[in-house]
Amino acid sequence: MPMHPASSRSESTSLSDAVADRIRQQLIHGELRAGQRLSEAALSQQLDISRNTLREVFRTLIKEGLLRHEPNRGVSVATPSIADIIDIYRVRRLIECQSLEKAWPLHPAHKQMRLAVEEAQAARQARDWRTVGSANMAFHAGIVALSDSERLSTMFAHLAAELRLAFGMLDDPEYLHAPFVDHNARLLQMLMEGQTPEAARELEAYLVQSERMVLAVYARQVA
Amino acid sequence: MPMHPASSRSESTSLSDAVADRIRQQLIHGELRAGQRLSEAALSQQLDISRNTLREVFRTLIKEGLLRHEPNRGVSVATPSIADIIDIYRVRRLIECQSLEKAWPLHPAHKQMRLAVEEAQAARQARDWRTVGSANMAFHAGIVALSDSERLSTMFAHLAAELRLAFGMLDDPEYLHAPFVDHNARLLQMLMEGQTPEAARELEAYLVQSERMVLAVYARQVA
DNA sequence: GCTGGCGCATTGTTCAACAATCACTTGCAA
DNA sequence: TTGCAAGTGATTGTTGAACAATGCGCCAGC
Repeated sequence: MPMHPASSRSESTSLSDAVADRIRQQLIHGELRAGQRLSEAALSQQLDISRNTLREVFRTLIKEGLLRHEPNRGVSVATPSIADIIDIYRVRRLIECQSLEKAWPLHPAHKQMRLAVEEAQAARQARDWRTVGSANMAFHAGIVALSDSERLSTMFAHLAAELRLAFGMLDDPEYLHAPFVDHNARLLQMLMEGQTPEAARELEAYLVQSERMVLAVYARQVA
Repeated sequence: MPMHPASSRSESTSLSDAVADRIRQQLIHGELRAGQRLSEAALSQQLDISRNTLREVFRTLIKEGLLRHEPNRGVSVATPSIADIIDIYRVRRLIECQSLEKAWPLHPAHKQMRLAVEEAQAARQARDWRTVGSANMAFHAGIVALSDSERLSTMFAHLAAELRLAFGMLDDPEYLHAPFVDHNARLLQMLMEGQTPEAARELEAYLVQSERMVLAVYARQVA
């Protein structure tokens, strides 16, 4: 009876994980608005899964910071606050700059970074800002991958998802994403040339600037 | 029937969270052996909760790295590998050293650190090595708290739990914990004097040494 | 207009059931 | 005895329904 039209593959993992992936994508793509209540009964019927399974999914996404849970009042899409943005950027600066500074220039993750740069450049020409944003996040995930730490990488993945949720609350994606494509290219070049301390300092300034832009737009729109 | 000596309250949160806390404590206290299979039916009956609720608890603890899930084969207590130990210490060095180096000497978290030092000293005199270990982790949680990042603090809490699970696989707790009590006191003093860069370097050496000791014992016992 | 209580919808938790998958045992053949 | 195969039992994965508990909104009455 279950007809999963959209998620045709993904039968390898458990159902809860597949649904969690799907909701994650919906959140990142802005198909669910921040703050929106998610009724267990309605969503389980819409997704064609049972309430129990959906609750497992909720628990997963709540732990990742994408959903919010209020006792006896259900779950809703998280609405990252300004404090959250500040915290996320604080962690990003700490993790990414250290990873980049201590990186080995020929680390295999440089391939992922190069790919992300090229994808971002192509998407910028097509003015597809959502893809630019994805590629940008992939680039920074590559920076974290330089540290060879599985735990840091999964933590960064969560941070990136939260941040993209916050971006989804804003319009003006060009202003937010476009300026950083060339920045990424330069960072990659500096890494390949072994100038990692300089790259780390550059990245720090980069992140400070990015945070400032996001906060500015945030304060203007959300407040 | 359930006797929660430590977690007598906990009726404010949901049942799943309370049970998750309880299993976490059991894991840290070594009441569940590493690698042990946890049957859904048996545990749910023993804890007097339903299988569905227990599955939510499992999902929480799996995300924290304390339990392990194999498809169609159920969950078992995680057995941290040497690669996990190395990864955990890599993250600890990155997070803790940066937090300490950039710390403001009069940050309120210094009270938590001082308390932890005193508790560790008292427990060392009583030769209560488990409490020494707990106090040690509380001290390092205080270091992370210096960074004022909620996300870093929760991540460190997970790391600490994983590490204590790994310690539970070892005997010789005195050898593992005793040497670091005075080290902590010195770090705290350096922080209060504002010598944070020196303290950070000292902490790095400290963590390298600690990792080496753990790995040595690990390789001898687990291998 | 305000307050108090009632009904209703939603969540929190449990129970029972069944399909899917894996482990183990039994039986058979070489 | 050893190796292989099929069957059997146990456990997990998922569902559906049920009921208590909690919070929300509405309406009556003052």
